[in-house]
Amino acid sequence: MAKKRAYHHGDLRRALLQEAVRLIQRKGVDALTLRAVGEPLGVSRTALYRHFADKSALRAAVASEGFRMLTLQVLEAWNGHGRNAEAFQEMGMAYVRFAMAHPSHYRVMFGECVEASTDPELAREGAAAFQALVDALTWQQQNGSVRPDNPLRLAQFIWATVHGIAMLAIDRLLESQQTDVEELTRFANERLRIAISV
Amino acid sequence: MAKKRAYHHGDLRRALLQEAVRLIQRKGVDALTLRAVGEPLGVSRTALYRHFADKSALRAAVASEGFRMLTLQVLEAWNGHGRNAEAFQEMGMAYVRFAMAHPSHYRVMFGECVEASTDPELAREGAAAFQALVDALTWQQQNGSVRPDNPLRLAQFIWATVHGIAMLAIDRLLESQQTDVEELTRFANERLRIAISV
DNA sequence: ACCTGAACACCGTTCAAGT
DNA sequence: ACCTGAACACCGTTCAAGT
Repeated sequence: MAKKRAYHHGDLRRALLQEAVRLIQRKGVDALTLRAVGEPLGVSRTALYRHFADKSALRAAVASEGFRMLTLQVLEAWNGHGRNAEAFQEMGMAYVRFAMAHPSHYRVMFGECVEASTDPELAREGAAAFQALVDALTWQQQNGSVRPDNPLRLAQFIWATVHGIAMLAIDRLLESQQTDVEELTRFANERLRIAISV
Repeated sequence: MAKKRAYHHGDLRRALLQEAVRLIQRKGVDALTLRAVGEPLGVSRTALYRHFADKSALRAAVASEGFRMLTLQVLEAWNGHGRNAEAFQEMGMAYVRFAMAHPSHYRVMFGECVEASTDPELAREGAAAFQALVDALTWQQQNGSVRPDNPLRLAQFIWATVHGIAMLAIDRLLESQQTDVEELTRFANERLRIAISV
């Protein structure tokens, strides 16, 4: 009875995805092995191949899910705070908060192993996240609250900054100075506002 | 005669380090295996254990070497251009150029696998690179050309930006918009100057 | 002091076979 | 349609043995 779901697991794909995230969270990207992800689910190490092309496709799926969540959260911050300068700051805060709250997702999203070029869905989700930033900038340019530089270039500049903070924080490279990441992000967003004002 | 150096290789430690970098450069961090690094040197896969504690110590050594080179190059840019606002920009350019020129080193330096906390030499080299940035900022604060914020905080902000550009460039995330990384870095540095001015 | 070769416990992937 | 189990070619690390 305990092994009733040995065959035809309800939603093995989702379960595998969930377990993969849990595994990376607890023991790092290197600990994500097919055996380790299958065992807690009571499934053989090759069961995964019915749902994903291979191990890297599993990682790409984690990354896709991550980008989808990230886009949702930054858009919510931007739209929920009135699409103004303050809302743009909250967008930056939301970005870094997402990375801190989901370091496993974030690491896979920007890791070496996952190539957006090989997975069209991942490329789409990644592009959507970036587009949210570009849109917020062009909106502010039409307002006259952001200088009329190339919006793509502005977006890359700001993306690099929040991405840099996120990566350094996840890699624990800000801890030696006992930095409050939230504070650093707020400081950076204030300085960025000066940098992109007309 | 061709196998003369089968025993007592002249400087196997250096050769292993070099081969490790070459391997990561050509085939990625995952391709760095003890077998793959030993074979081209005509040495068994376990020979490495005479010179490094284990595989992760080899990676840490690559990272240390990277930080040492990085510090040299940013200091040369800063000192060589007169320690002024322009020199500070060149420091930023030198940072990103280093990452582009040595992506293998850079990826290992900031990868998940290498923990500065476990290797004191790596921690020292990493701290020295960051200190070069802090010093350049306090120098400019004494000049009155940079606002008197907490220099550590300013340094983290700027580090995050150049680190973000470097990471995105290495991960090929700027290619879809056909970005000239050099141009983006110059743009970012100009905007950062506005952000940190008094 | 420095390196080898066998052994061990792992790994991703393929594939014929089972339900 | 979905999953298993054996097989294959890998992997890092340990350790007794060789020079």
